[in-house]
Amino acid sequence: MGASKTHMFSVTQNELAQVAKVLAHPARIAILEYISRQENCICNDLVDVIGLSQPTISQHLNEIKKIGLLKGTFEGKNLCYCINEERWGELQNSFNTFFTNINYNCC
Amino acid sequence: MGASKTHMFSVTQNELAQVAKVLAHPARIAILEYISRQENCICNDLVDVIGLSQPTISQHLNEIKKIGLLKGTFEGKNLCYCINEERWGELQNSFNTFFTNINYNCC
DNA sequence: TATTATTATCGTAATATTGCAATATAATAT
DNA sequence: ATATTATATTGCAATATTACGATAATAATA
Repeated sequence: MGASKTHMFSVTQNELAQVAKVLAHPARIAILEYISRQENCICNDLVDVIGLSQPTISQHLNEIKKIGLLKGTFEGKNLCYCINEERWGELQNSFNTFFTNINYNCC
Repeated sequence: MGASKTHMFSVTQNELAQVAKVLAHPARIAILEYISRQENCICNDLVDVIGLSQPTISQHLNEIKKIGLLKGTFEGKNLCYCINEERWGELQNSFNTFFTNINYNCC
């Protein structure tokens, strides 16, 4: 087929995979790193810094926003994207749990 | 276009994204979880447990192997895939560093 | 209210991923 | 040697992702 058979897997497995998918693009890693370094985020800055077109950046931001990692507020005339600290902590936890729960009792 | 412009990003950013991409499928999450629970891994078991076809499982295993997360040895007549403990720790570290280095000094 | 600047959406093309049937290969057992 | 079992590879179809130009929507300001 081509579509992932998500229904065959648990909610937890699908959620972790979904978050991983958002992190599975260097542009989105770069965007998150850049936002975290700034006091404010202005999309137009991202276009210059990342080096992709404005629509592409906008789409990447949307992917990140979909999993709740960004919250946006208005400041002056520019939309300000910020890291959602609570959600960020949740995801860090999810990944850490996944990595920690793996055993090596094989072979 | 359609292809990711990986050359625009740092090695670290690309590497993290590449690992995330492997984790970005619930089947591969499930496979890793299953292998970690077993003393031995036999691919044919995975086909039953995961519920995807043998070629599909084989391909997923290959993706996981590509980033060094599995090591395979022969045991009896079956190839035994195991978690590469050292590599696993490295990746856990990479993700943890990424999550920890993010600041929330915005907005 | 018009202008300007910024962000979002639409449409489309190129590439990547996912999945499986068919087939090939490798290892073991008889 | 041959049959059996397990895994890998090939080929192909369906779907998803990535990217950008064109355009629309939104908001501040002149």
